[in-house]
Amino acid sequence: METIAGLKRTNYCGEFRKADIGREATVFGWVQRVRNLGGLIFVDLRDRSGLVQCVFDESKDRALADKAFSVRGEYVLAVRGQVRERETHNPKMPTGEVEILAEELRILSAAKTPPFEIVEDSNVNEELRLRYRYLDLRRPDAARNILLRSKTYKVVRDYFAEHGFIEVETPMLQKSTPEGARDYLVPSRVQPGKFYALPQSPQIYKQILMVAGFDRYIQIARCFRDEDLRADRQPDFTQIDLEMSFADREDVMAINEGLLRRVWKEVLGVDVDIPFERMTYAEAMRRFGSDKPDRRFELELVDLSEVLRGCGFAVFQSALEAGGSVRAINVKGGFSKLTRKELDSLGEYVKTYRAKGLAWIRMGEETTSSFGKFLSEQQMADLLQAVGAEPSDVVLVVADAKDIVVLESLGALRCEVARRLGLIEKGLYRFMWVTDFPLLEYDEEQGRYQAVHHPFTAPMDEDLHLLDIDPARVRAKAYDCVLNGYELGGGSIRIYNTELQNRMFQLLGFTEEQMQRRFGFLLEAFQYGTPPHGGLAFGLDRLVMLLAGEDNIRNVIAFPKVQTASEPMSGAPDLVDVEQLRELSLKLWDYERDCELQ
RNA sequence: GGCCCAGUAGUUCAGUUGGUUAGAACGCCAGCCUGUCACGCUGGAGGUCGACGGUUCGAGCCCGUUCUGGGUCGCCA
Repeated sequence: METIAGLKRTNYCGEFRKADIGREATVFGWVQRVRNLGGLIFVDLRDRSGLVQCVFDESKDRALADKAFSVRGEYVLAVRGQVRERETHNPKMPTGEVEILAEELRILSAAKTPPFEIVEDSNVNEELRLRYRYLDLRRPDAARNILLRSKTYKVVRDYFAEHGFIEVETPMLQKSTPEGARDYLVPSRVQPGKFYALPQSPQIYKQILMVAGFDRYIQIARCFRDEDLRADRQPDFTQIDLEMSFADREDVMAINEGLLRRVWKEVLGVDVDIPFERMTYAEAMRRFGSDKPDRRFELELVDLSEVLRGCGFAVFQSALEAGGSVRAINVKGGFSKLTRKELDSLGEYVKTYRAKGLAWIRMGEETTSSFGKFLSEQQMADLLQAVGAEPSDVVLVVADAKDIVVLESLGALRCEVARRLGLIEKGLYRFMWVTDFPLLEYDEEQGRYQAVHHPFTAPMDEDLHLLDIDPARVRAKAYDCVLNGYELGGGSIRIYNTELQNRMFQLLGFTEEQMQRRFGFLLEAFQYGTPPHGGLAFGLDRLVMLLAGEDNIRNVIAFPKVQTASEPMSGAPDLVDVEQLRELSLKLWDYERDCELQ
């Protein structure tokens, strides 16, 4: 193999244009393709910028052409030569008007034939691509997402720096606080039997930075949650985390609207209108059956409970008598697409959201319905009026003894119908804030209240009196930023008063001792002068996913994990030597057996 | 933990009701070719049909288990 000694890159491959004709050029790159015409050899050389064609002419230099002929796909080459105009231009390539007539060729590295072709828009199995992620990332569309992500980091840092935010790194090795998601634990060697946890978020540290007086903090923070994966969820992910002192909800929302506007402008060239739409949690649930409504299409939920009270259909009747609800969406013009077969399939779909089934009305020449015969003419007429049904519409109805089941299943159905019917316009970005979340929710299993957001979220002032009477009705100074049905980020104004914080912990069922052991350092810090503060964290991966137009977070992460939380290229997680365990004072239940199985 | 989907040359796929030697395209290898750019032409190599077990005279195809991957419910303060 040869070296680059004496060679200096003059250009990236994709940069050459007509103006470069006549120049001496040196390029480094990977072999995209070799076309040997017999005596004339074309080599397309690729680097992160694109492709350039290099020509080797046997009649000019036989030895050089022979060397070029020995080159294979993905070899790494250095080529020095003269830029000249092509005899025939290739309008499909940015560099298609020029080529490099090679005078020198160095083979810097040979390459095995890759397990899949390195081409744009490849539809190769993702498992294989992730195993050879370094090859996958040579593909322009894969690389583009990583570059987009890099650009996003820069815009975010620039924006916050301009607005007086201070970037601070908080520890990766933290104390475990088993509220919320499962922690990834890290054993301490120096203190046998003790463990750190990787951060689920820098929450407590950033609040303490407010006590420390930094006033405006930002961090692009790696976070870890040991929970099951999804298309938009990785166990190891990145947040844009920020906190502001002397700020209320409006201040936090405004600064972040500005951020997103800037990001969308600089990264995509898209203008985003601010302020974003605001909606309370209660309204979002009622109208869209979701706390993260996709506002790119309508299909709002309609409450039919009053219209159908006392109707003859046992399914609706029993749901209403049990304190539940009957709600519907009217799919305008859905008649031709929502066939009986399709409705059966949607019925199965809502069952995954715990709904018992799906009732429907198809407004054809003759109206047919899965439940019409149980209703009086008047009731049916009232129902159709309530949902605003017209000919060619299809009305989808869910009833359940639990209102939340009706809301969530219809909310999911609403999105599914929009996808199936193609109601979602591409390139549309509908941002919104969902506010006034409940502070607490009752956990049946544990028999106690849990924080919806986290235990440091402040209750709304006007609901403070309900804390003792009816905790479930207390609303929080919390807000989520939602884009196209995805939760882009969330935050809250925090409790900054020790008494109120103590009261929250009590409501959450912590004993004084537990409180002190887990959060004592925060409560102590609060006693030394705490500014009112609040903040927010965006899921950066999800944000970049939406910027990139991807529907999968893995496509914007350089080395993502798969559903079993393993990383296919390196094979992590993996067994470790028993020596390593001994050093950490750890003993596994079945270590010897596990080794044998391996 | 539950449910759904997928797994056949290196890759993407086809493979009829269970029936002879499992095919195609691209890629790969060799030869020819001086203006190609998805070069072209000729020839060639390449398969544990994810794995294990079962049914059967006979399994890529049917059944069971399992592995891997994807989607999702639960979970994600």
